[in-house]
Amino acid sequence: MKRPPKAPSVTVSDVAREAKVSKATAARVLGGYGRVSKTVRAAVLEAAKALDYRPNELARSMTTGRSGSIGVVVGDIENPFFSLAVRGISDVARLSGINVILANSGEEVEAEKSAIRVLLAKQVDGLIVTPAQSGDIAHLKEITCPLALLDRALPELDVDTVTVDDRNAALRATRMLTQAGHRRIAYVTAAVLSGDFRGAESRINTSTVRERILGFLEACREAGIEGAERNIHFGSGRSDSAHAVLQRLLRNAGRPTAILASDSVVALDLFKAIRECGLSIPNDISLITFHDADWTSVTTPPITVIDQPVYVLGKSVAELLIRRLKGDDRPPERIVLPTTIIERMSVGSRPSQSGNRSDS
Amino acid sequence: MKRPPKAPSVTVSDVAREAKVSKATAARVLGGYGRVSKTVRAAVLEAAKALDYRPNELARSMTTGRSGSIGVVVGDIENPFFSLAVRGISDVARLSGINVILANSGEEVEAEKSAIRVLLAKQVDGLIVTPAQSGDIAHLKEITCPLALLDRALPELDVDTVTVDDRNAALRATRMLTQAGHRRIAYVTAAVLSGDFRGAESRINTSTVRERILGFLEACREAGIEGAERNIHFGSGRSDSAHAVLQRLLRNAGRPTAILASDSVVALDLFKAIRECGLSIPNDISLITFHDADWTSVTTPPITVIDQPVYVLGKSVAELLIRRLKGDDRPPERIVLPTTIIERMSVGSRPSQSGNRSDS
DNA sequence: CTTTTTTGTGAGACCGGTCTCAAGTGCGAG
DNA sequence: CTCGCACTTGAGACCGGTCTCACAAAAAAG
Repeated sequence: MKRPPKAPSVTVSDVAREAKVSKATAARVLGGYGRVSKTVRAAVLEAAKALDYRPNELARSMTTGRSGSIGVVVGDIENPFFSLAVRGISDVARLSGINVILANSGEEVEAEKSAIRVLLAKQVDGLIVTPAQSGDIAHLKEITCPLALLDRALPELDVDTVTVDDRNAALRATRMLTQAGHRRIAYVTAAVLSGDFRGAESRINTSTVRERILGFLEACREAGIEGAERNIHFGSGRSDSAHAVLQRLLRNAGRPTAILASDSVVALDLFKAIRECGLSIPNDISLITFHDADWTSVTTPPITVIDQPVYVLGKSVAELLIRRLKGDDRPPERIVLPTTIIERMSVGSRPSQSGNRSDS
Repeated sequence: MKRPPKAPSVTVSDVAREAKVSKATAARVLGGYGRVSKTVRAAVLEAAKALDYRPNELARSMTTGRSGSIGVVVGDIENPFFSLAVRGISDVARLSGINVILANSGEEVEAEKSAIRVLLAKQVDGLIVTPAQSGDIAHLKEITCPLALLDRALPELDVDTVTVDDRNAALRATRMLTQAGHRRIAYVTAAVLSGDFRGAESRINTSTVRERILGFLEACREAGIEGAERNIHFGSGRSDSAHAVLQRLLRNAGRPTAILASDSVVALDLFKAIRECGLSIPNDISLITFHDADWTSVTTPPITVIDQPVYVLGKSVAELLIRRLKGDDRPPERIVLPTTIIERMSVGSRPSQSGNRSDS
């Protein structure tokens, strides 16, 4: 606590004095409410200009109760998925004169909790969250201001939510692989799971991950592939160890002949690992990833992707939230945006040389 | 103005009443200032817990004058360059318990002005800006709170600034091209210029762009290339028309045999255009770009890049700004971070088939 | 055992706006 | 000519904290 530099700002009272009217009157014209005569209005405006008056939004928020900003908690803005979504949010917010306070959770619940606490203390009017874990959401249930969920749904939480049809997308993508003859198909995600996956969907942290896995497994079942659960790989976030794990996966004799990646960051890592292992796409291995990241179209071969309307995702949650802030109180909406698969060149038929079938 | 839903929040007075002490005392323990006896402190804390008291940061900011948040105005968070820098900023900010209010200028001064006005009204403690234009900075000069510049310096503005050694980087990269024998080298940037470039450095909007062009021209001069100014192409932002312009450039008989791109977004567009024109890198054309974006290492061939320490760039400005917020008042610092060139496979020698020299 | 210092607590002003309420003004209707 | 009503304006409370100041009680000093 140093001495507050305290830039002596011009207040309503100052303007009032200058314009020789009461504080209340000056406040009325400056705040744009109530009724004021033309002459007085002009006088106040002139005084304000002369004094270079700037309203203090904080003080305004104090009494009105609305701060004019919303909090946005995402996993990681560095991830192009989130940065694009945030772009969508902030574009919409700006149109409504609302500010965006950004917070990174780093996909950790504790950071998420703390961020939400701070944001709430700052009296944000609303909150957009990408919940890091669906298991630990007590802090979300406690929130009293409008809340909207981005990309990840929470069945227990009946609030405005915008997601994409993850399950169906995974289903179609996986089908594309099975129809090309693949039987050893892996699903690789950065998400972490406490313990191994043994069909315990309930233990999967986020709805997005769960839905995708469900779609993946369904396609495998359709194709008569058994034990597909064993081919789900968690924790492939960006780290050297994760990269090493991927390499081991690829060097294994019974390595998958096709892979579905959960996001573009994981996919890029995979792409590099595949090359490092001397394998070729799509001859040795086929690859499909979620998110039409910019790089996927310029690789050799270009990668087949599940294109999610990311910008619209952000735009939509923001619209939903802001509508709510304006007083709309129809029941919470759950919007599921469609995805499309952009077929490029990364899917080939099952390589014959590694046709040692491990199932069926 | 609907009726304010007015969630009746628990205030210091409520806690005081519950704990049977004065408002002042309750405020002391809740606010963590002044001296209070152990017993009373315990009582207040208990009352606070019982009532589930949450401090109102806004009210606190009112009196203290500091809001605990900083404003960040960037060109476009969607651009991986900015999103990474913002990540750096927000990581540092969080460590100091400071929030980040994000605003997109879309590289337009008017939007930048308006964003700054709003941020200031919200009483941000400090501001980090990536000025869209160095010509129009009156609004920046007026700012009274601590201000720091990110990625773009403003000679007229003596404030904390963190940039990279753009000029030297461009010089070295261009040299790499001239030494490979290239003479028709183009510099392509998304920045816009009012009118054509005729050596009028002063009319270039941002320091970053100017420095790079200066470095580019210097290398050309060293190599005895004349009229290099004519090979500077502005306005190649992401738009269909910009893409068409690039294609025209590449289809031209006297097309450049090497190109230096100012950022990864432009470079990606260029890469696609080059492919669409049936040209090959590096046989027909060499390419170097600023920013080691993720895609540059996975293309065929991988692209030689000027690697900027983007995360550190953000981290550093944030540190500078926060240090200032804490009362440090040594003279403004201008940090210039070094860049390194990552040589990959996109630079080849001048193609012989198109060796119709247009100069020297 | 007094005097001085330290410590704990309460009362109330204050930050910069909003907003309620009452009083003052002017004008048309009766 | 008077009454009523719509329109302006001013006074002051209020939002939820912080902080200054005065005062009482306890501790240290003389």
